[in-house]
Amino acid sequence: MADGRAAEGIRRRGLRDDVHERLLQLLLSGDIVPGERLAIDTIARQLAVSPTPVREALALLERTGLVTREALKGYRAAPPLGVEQLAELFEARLMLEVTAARLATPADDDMLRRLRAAEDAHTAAGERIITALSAGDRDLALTTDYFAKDVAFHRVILDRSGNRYIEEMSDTLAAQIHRMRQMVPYGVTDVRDAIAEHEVIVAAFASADPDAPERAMRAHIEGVRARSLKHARELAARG
Amino acid sequence: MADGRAAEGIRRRGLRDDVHERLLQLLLSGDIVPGERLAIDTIARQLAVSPTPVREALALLERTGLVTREALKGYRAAPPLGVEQLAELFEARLMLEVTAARLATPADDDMLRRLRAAEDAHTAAGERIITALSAGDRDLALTTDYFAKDVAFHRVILDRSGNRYIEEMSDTLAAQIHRMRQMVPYGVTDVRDAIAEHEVIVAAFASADPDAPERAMRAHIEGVRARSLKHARELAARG
DNA sequence: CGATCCAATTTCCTATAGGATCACTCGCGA
DNA sequence: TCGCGAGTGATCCTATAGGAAATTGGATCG
Repeated sequence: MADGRAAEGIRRRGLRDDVHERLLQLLLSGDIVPGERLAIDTIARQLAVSPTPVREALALLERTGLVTREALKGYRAAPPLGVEQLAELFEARLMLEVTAARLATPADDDMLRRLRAAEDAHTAAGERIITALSAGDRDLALTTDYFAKDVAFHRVILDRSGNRYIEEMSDTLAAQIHRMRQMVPYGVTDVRDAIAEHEVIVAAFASADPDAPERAMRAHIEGVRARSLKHARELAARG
Repeated sequence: MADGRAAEGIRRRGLRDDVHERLLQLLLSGDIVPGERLAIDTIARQLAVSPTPVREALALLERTGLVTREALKGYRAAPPLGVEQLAELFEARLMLEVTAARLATPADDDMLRRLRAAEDAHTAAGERIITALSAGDRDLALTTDYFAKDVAFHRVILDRSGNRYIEEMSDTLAAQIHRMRQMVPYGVTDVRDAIAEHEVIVAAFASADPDAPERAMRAHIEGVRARSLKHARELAARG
């Protein structure tokens, strides 16, 4: 412990962890299409490892709901989310985020600083996307960055909830939310609304009203839900 | 559905599922002590299977938080819950159960019937335990049965929430709750209080007030929390 | 007497192999 | 033309084997 490495920092990894990380990345990036077959030894060959660590990684992913398994038939990437499932997803997220906001109240100076930094980054990414969208091009890199900043903003609050179970549930849901965002389109209005709602949340945490953050978060998630479901229903009606 | 087998029921199982089930049982029954080492090869020999399905089962359990893993060092049964962790656990449970109660409102006749049946079973098991405790003996079988009936009661409501994510989160938490109950003692008062609070919940679902079930559930979980934390703190202070 | 080093055993981790099962195709018969 | 069954290839599932790392025990040196 005398050297520069953190006391408990460097945690060792097995091949299992590498495979898990890689698969997660492929699933969230969309390189693996929903419903796609995930053959164990095919994956093992592609990643140049044996089937055993692949099996373990898939078992982990099965618990998150990102892949499904049928005994003796194999794994598949989870099928796309239906509108009904989408509604349940937002109901659960509403519950988690509102509770986290309440538990994170009152916010100390350090949290306010982090929250404002996350808000600034989110706003900046949002404005870049608005500019691009207004010019008519839909840049995937900008979208990815924007969503990452959005997740980071919410993560600040979740971290401060001080509840490991709520954090863990949120992480699991986050993967599903991410999947949803790849399917449901969004427009300039959505980004503007989100930026405005985030601002209200920050102001609420900065205020002395102990109920304000919870209210602001509820309004935000309900807003996102309403906009997303609207888009999803339009998509379902057209397609 | 006429016979025992459900229409699409008979789902096939691999060895992996059997090992998972068995380990879960050993963990929840307390036959495996918190912190105990879980050697893969040893378990494989004991269950007369190869290490591969054992590894997969342990990977699944790792996600639930019942076992921990350190790369190249192996698995361990999760260490006992601290008082702080207990508080977080109840906070999360409060959130989930209150939300589920709200989503399950209003209750239809079928749900009321199931709820009353579950309540009766819980009350009966509770009275058996009260009789035994009053006579001075602490029967493990009665305790197990009582907790099972309690879980079943709450499950009726969770099932009717109609939200798969909330149900799943509750299942995960349930394992932790079960672990807690093995550590934290309880008395006659706790059982009496729980029976009374369940009765209020059923009455609330039967009433026309749409806010009553949520309120009743909140009161119940907060009651359980207060009683459990009190016991846990006493235990920590003495031991 | 205590700390350190070294060796042996245990255990984890990964790779390879073989039996069982599933999906798909092709040919046969009605 | 359509339904059905056998065969073939691919895949899952489990078992076995060997290398790498960690833990344990004892011996040695300060």
